[in-house]
Amino acid sequence: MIFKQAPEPTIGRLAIYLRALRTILDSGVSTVSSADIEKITGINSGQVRKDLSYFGEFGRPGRGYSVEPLVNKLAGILGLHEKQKVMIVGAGNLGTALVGYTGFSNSDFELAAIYDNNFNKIGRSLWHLEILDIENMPSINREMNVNVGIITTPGTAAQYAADKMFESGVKVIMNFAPARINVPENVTVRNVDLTQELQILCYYMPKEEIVEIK
Amino acid sequence: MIFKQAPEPTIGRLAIYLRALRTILDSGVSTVSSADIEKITGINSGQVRKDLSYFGEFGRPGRGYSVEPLVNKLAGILGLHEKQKVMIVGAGNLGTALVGYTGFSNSDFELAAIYDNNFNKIGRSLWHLEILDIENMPSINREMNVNVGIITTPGTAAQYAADKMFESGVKVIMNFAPARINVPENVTVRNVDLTQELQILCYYMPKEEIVEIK
DNA sequence: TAGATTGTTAATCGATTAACAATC
DNA sequence: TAGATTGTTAATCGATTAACAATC
Repeated sequence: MIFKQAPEPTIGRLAIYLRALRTILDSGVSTVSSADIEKITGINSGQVRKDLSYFGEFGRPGRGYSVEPLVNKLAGILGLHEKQKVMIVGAGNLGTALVGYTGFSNSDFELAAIYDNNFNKIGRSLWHLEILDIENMPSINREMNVNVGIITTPGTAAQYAADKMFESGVKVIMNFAPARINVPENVTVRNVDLTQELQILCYYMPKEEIVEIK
Repeated sequence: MIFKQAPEPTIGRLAIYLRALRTILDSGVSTVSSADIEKITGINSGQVRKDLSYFGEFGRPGRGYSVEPLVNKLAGILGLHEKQKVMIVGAGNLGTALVGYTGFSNSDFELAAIYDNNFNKIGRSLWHLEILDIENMPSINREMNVNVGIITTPGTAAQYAADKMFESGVKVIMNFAPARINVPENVTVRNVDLTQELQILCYYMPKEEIVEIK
């Protein structure tokens, strides 16, 4: 059977459902309805059903969804059935932080390597990892087979970091550098631009300050 | 004159235009067309004009836009005319990194304070800042007047951190903790969920590996 | 004036929400 | 069977793109 391709916002919500359902699973509940999922995530129950329908029929009318099979289905759809190995390029402040960031060393991801181009950093150890030479990435990754990359270099170095990643077989990239990256057809990049996020927030800051008169 | 409220994606693009135009300004070019902006940002020239039109008429038909006035207009719209002070709550790995992150200490933002609730951390210094006690935030911020907050606590502490921020007069919040936050009417929150971003990326990773036969 | 480029309207596209027949 | 809840279709909503009259 062929399904219409799911829109990107749907994929984002799938990740949200997965987190919620894993919590539910841990709490021992075995069945949920789309209305229950709405209660936890705030996402409209119709939207929940619609999102799931892009990938199959996982529920039973009148009953709802069995939690454990649904968790497995969602993990499978997102490609998280096996723990994904991750590499970081750029051992600056942000890169260093992400190595220690527990949010990434959770069940789905495992930080496998960190690279830099600075000879003062290469060879040093960072937590449990040694900082590797970016020039050796292609040969090292022939063994390691990391598919997920994170770029935390300055903007000027981002394209070079990305090129090395393509050369090494990395398939998807999360880019923290404030620079657009040109990518081949078969590679996906997501830009996370923290400065831009802050700027957007500032727009929503109420501009008029009501001066209180005592 | 009243303008129709701009959609959220427009605000995000405004930030992109601003960055591009600042670069252009530095390079000494004084006029740009929407087609020029498309060339740099990849955003459709019609879209550029439409986005700007939510806020006024900044260009001249046949000529284009004067760069410097447009930069100032955009900065003004986003609320960036003055440098915005920022506080971080949560002096863990991510919080520590962001203190040193040069992306934030650029022209638009200034990191003014970092808070934690852990007595082993409070009083220690982090780069140029001293880690402050979250309990003292409301009184400290009466002097400091920070309006922009970043939450880098564990998920369980996020709501408490947010509550302290509301109490202290913070108006907009960027939340890195994997937890939804309940906010009063007049406060805006943006969630940045790095794990979710990675999960979305994994979905776009080609699943079938073509085995090469020698 | 002729050429260029704006601001805006109308057409298109896509995503969300509402509603309901099917079914457990 | 009656009540609950799915999967899906149709209606709505909103954002993007195309096109062009206005104008520098």
